[in-house]
Amino acid sequence: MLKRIAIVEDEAAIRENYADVLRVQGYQVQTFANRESACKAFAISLPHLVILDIGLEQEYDGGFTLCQWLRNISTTLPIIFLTARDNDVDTVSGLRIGADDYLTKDISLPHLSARIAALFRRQEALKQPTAESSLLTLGPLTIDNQRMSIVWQQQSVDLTITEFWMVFALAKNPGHVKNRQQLMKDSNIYVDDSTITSHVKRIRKKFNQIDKDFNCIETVYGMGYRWNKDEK
Amino acid sequence: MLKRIAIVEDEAAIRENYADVLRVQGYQVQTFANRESACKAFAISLPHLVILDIGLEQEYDGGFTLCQWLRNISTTLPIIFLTARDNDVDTVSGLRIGADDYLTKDISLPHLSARIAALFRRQEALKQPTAESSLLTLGPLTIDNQRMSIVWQQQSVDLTITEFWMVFALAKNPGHVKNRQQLMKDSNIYVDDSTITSHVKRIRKKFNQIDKDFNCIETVYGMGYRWNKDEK
DNA sequence: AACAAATGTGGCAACAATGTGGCAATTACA
DNA sequence: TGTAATTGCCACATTGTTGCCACATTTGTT
Repeated sequence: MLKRIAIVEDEAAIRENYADVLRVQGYQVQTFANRESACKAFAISLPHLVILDIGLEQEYDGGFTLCQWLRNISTTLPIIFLTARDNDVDTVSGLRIGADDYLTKDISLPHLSARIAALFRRQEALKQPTAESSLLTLGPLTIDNQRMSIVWQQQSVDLTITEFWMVFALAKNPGHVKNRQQLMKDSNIYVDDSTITSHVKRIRKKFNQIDKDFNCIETVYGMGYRWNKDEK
Repeated sequence: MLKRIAIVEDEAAIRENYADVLRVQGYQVQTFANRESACKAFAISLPHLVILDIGLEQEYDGGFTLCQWLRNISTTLPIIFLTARDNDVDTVSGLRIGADDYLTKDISLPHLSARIAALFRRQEALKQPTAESSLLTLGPLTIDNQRMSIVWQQQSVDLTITEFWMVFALAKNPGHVKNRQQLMKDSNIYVDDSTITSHVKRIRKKFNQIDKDFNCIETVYGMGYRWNKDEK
């Protein structure tokens, strides 16, 4: 899938230079000289990544404003600031308002494209459903699919296979209620309802041996069970 | 929730300096001087973010090796390289093998923590979309089918299954009157008319405990009940 | 205003779902 | 082959939910 990158930068020379390089890398690039034209285009369709200059024509902080505006629309859109100013105040405030990266214009082009690739990589990696990635972290809970190991507060919990799958099924969608049928399916067992109760009992017991305040597996009367990440 | 950050850096002074600063920021920090000790700890439980130096004791490229090893385990774990070397080759190869950021040691500490916060922000933002799926929002009311939870004005309402289905049946078609028979059907119960009255009573009571002015469930004399979204 | 019908209220007993301990059957493993 | 671990299930205890009733109150009608 072709990635679209938008560059918002008022100096035409720089803008086109970057655009050309990125096009060669195989990206589809849109360029804008000011906030207004960028906004207009973004309102219709968002790109996959935005590169912003801070100062845009008349607007001294146009890039910041645009960044905030974009963050409002999408919390996930990767935003990179690319600017001549090299001072910490700008960097920190740029990152504060939701930028993902902050680079100065003296960086090399390979460096820039490496950063872009890293951002996309991260984006893709996190897009994978939790089931695929081998590691799932949920507060004090860490589940390693490949090794079938579960860790609670740095301590390994010694679960059996069935118990492991049940915890995994619950933790995969924290907060979502799973009824007994769904839990059976996710754990690859097909048993009596009461058996699910038994498994939950044993799982809780094992977690409680590590942390006596453990109560993340919440019973939802008449509905099933749910992993409650807010409780301790 | 407390975020855990691991720092792998062989120079004790630098290591502890960063660790202290991050601890003040409210992070839980683990420090390691070499690859071996870090690996050992990571095998048990991964932190939420790793800060790596490239050169580690004897190993000139220990950080790179460690980064690759970590990427194998988790594709999503945020990794930041923090190093004295300031050359593009290193930066680019660092990012290539899966680092998320590459910073030189001369950056200011506020800058570092801004970067860390930005990475965590991104992490959280991308985690969201999975959660938002089957939501029904009606002014101050939010119904989440998967979580089987009902929220009124930011506060969760603790309903039983039958009550949940009844609220759902009413809120599904706001303003539309449902008679007792329809409510029974929608809630998968078949009972006396008076029982529906009882359920409505209990539902109103629970909402009233949160908001004493609640009156969205309107009685339509002789007809049934209706969810009135205009009333408060 | 008087009346009947419909709805609201508090409470309680029946019931259903879940928790608990334990045991037998099965499986894994040395 | 014997032993330990795992698993499914049962009987019983405990808890939360539900349906309904008697009675109060409201509503609409004559």
